[in-house]
Amino acid sequence: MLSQPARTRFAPSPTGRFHVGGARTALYSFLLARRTGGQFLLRIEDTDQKRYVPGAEREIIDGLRWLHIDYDEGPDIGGPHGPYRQSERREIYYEYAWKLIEAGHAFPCFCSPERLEKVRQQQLAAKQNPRYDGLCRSLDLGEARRRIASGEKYVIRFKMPKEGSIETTDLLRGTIVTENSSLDDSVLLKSDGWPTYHLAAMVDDHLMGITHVIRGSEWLSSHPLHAHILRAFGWKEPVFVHLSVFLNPSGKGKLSKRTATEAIKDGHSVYVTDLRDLGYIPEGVLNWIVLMGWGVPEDDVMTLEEMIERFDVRRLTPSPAAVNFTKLDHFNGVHIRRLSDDDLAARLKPYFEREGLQVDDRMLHKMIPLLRPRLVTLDDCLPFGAWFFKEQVTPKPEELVVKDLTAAQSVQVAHKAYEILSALPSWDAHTAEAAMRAYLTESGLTPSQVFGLLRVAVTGQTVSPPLFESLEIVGREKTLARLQNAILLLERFSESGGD
RNA sequence: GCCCCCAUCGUCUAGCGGCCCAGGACGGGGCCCUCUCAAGGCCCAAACAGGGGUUCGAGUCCCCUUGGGGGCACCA
Repeated sequence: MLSQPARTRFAPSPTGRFHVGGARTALYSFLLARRTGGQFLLRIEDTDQKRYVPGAEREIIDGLRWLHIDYDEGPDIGGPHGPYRQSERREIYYEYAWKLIEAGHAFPCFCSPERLEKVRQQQLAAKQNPRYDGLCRSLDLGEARRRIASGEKYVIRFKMPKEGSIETTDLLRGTIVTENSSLDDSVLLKSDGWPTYHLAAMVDDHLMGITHVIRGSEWLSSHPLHAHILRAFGWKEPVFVHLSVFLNPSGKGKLSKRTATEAIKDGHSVYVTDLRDLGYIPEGVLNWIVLMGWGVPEDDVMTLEEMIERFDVRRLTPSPAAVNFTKLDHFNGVHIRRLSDDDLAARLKPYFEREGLQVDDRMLHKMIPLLRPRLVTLDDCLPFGAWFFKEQVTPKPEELVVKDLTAAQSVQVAHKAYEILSALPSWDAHTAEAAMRAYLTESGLTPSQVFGLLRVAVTGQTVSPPLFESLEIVGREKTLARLQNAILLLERFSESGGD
């Protein structure tokens, strides 16, 4: 029941940062292409020089690469239907705009922005819908050409039929009927010679053989215009799928700039490359994104491969979804736990090195099982594991004091622990724990009392991976040296009146 | 203001007329495990926006209301 191979595209405009909304659109397009054995391509829609942001295209490409949403054709890799940057296809749009004029579906318009604005104000005052008043609609084409030749500024507008209606179909919503009278003579080619989205996207989708257009719901209301353009050209219409917008975490209002800022303060982000830098892994981010707008009956933990196997574009939901960062954390943790030892070790190593630590690979590998269940993001490896690689740690003396004991008594406990550990016949977790537990029974102290002291002494912190496994890995030498140092600190603390 | 879209637990969703006194996941609560923090296991609370129809039967189909969202540019 697999449908024909689909050719899909992700067509962002480089006007800002690459966020999860765009990533989701790209993901679904990618999944549809892969699912059906088709192709997925990237096209940059940079026809608005005023809004162009340098570096934005780079960020999109980096983000897609990082997520493993690989495109078969694109601006940086080329392909048989290039160029894939609309700024490099300018003549094409000009040519097609004039074809429309010659076919009677479009017309040159010489109205100035000032006149247009005046008309708009009048219409508003008269409580009418603002729209083009049609002044240039019936201009003689020969006359128009002369004015253009003389250097007069003009735009090309679509000649929208005055009567009748048009049917458009959205895969998720069904057929929508729109009265032509509610549609405008929209600008196709701007006076600066660049096309608008309406023209450029339709032309490119056709020329590039796109079969399915997956895009944001902000395009739903211009779908009728697009259908008119496509039909005027006599082109086959692709299947259109309009995705809903993302809402703020509260579920109220669409995802805002403000939410984006707050998310960052919170250690989260809606920007893909930020997520990468924050220690999220692509598997987790992908799983999070794919489920906002698509539901699976059960087993919602999936790899990209599994998504491709299960994806069905018809099952996307047309209703808006609120972003939920807690869920992102969950999926990231789940996918980290699914990583192999080698894979996780390789991903963690840079985080330690970035802290200036000398990483012992054998030790790192042994640490992995201890670290893994505790990581939400990759950089969580630092608070749990950095102490393994440090030359020395600096416990807070007051944290070395055993609960319900004095500092002086704590010194005695530390001494005893040192005695036991240094006398161990073999250095492994089981032997060490057994010996220490024997001391527990003999002294009447609790595990948390004694183990707590040891933990702070050796790791320098009150929270760490399981104690004895950690001691085994960090080694006898470091353990005893740090314990010795802790005794010193404790003695000094005790003498200075600390309790 | 006009046009269009959407509507199941707090959130993401399953449900495509009887299998649903509505299933899963996150989050929340409880218990277990336990040397800290996690992870893990078990259990619990939590929804079909409201009102009309259609039908033997409606969360599922239709209409209205309400609520949310999108659009109405020489931006995409």
